[in-house]
Amino acid sequence: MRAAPTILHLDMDAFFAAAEQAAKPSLRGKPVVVGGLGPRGVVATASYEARRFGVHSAMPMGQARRLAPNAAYLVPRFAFYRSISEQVMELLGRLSPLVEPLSLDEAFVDLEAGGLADDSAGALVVGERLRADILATTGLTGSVGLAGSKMIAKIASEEAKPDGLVLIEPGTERELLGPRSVRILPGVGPATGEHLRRAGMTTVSDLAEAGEDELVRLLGRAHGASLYRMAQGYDDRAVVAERDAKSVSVEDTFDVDLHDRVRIRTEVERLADRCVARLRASGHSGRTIVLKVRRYDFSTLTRSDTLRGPTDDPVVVREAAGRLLEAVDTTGGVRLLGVGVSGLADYTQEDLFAQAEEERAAVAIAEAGAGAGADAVEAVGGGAGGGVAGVSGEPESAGVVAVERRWAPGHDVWHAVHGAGWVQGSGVGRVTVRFEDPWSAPGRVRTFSVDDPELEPSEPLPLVRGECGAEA
DNA sequence: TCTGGGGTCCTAGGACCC
DNA sequence: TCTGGGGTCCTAGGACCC
Repeated sequence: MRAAPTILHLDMDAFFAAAEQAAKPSLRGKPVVVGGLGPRGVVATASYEARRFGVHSAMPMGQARRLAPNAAYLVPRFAFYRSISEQVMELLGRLSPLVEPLSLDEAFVDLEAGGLADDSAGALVVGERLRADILATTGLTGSVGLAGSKMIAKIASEEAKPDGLVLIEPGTERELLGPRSVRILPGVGPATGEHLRRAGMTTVSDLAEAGEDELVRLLGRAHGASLYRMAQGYDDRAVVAERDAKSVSVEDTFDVDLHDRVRIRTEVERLADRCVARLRASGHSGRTIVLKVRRYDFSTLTRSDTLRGPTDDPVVVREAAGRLLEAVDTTGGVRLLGVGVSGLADYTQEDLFAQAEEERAAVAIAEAGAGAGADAVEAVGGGAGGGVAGVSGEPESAGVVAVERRWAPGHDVWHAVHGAGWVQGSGVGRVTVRFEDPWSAPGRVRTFSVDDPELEPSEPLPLVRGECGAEA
């Protein structure tokens, strides 16, 4: 809690969708939905145009398509978003040594620690300049909240959306929060919200009036106590720059439920390998192996095994996960499998050169595994609506998948004659490409054979002309 | 076309130890 | 011959967040 609004929260506006619109002029001003395109996909981000149709994050993709049939549907391109995120985080780093990223598109900044602002007027100047700098270097808009605590700064940036800034003067928190729904408080989701509603509490002031004892009785020690403080606008959590990872995990949802025990076992082993690759790339080993199984009916269970010491050996993790699987009943089918490692220890090795080599290899394996698709090929949306369809997701071995992966919808390509473009859709031996780049006018669509020698995948182009490489 | 993937934190019960 | 009281580790599940 501070007397001056020197905690800044930045939230990029509809980040994934906005990045795609910036890269693809033909999508600007149009509904764009980024997410899994398979039969079990969900929406990661919807552009503001798509939100007007009722599409929002975490919505099943089928429902989104019903609401916004003419939207462009794209798979996420994380490496591209990460490269933009790095540019943004770099700008934040100029404001303060204390920057706490929450995700690719969100972060807290402690302006006081940066010495750039110690009152409202100063914070306002820094916040507006930051927004201008972000727009100039990335071509994207972000919203800024300024307040005396993390909680209020985050609420402020939410109020500011899209493309705005809101500063909440310290001392006005309680009147701001009081009439609002309990759901604006961090940590109050659907379950807690319903719990509180049944107890007769719907607004933040209801919580403050209920008192700490009542909230603790209702929600448990930690949750109740922290909610009581938040309800009074009291939040003294510090901005923390570096957080140590506590676990690493990978999971796959399958397009159709798996029944065959042998297949299930091989999938678990592949997940174990991918998990270890990520573990090593992050410079860790770990002691506890976790297997996650989601059954046909969406019931989810985890089984774990803690080893005598930390490991980063793929054979050890594979075997541990396999043993855990043996104790799980999979009759009826399995829709998701996951493998995780927790109890992390710093991974040390005498030969640092060899370690660096291994990490490079691990990253290469992980990235190779992350691209191909087990999802069914979809018909190309194309046409007047400009719908984009395709594959997403999970590694699979079939040869057809390599072709699909090469021409995943939304990915950039280069044609020897027509130049830069992106894949609008593919299927039945054809790939449809729209030829445009981030700073061109909307471009034309052409169709090629998937094995056209003049066409090749390429890296994302920078969104702002003159910026060097927007690729990770 | 019902429900992703990667995380964090908390709770509760049992084992084990002093 | 009657149930102490912690502390820590481990497992499993649930809520929440982006």
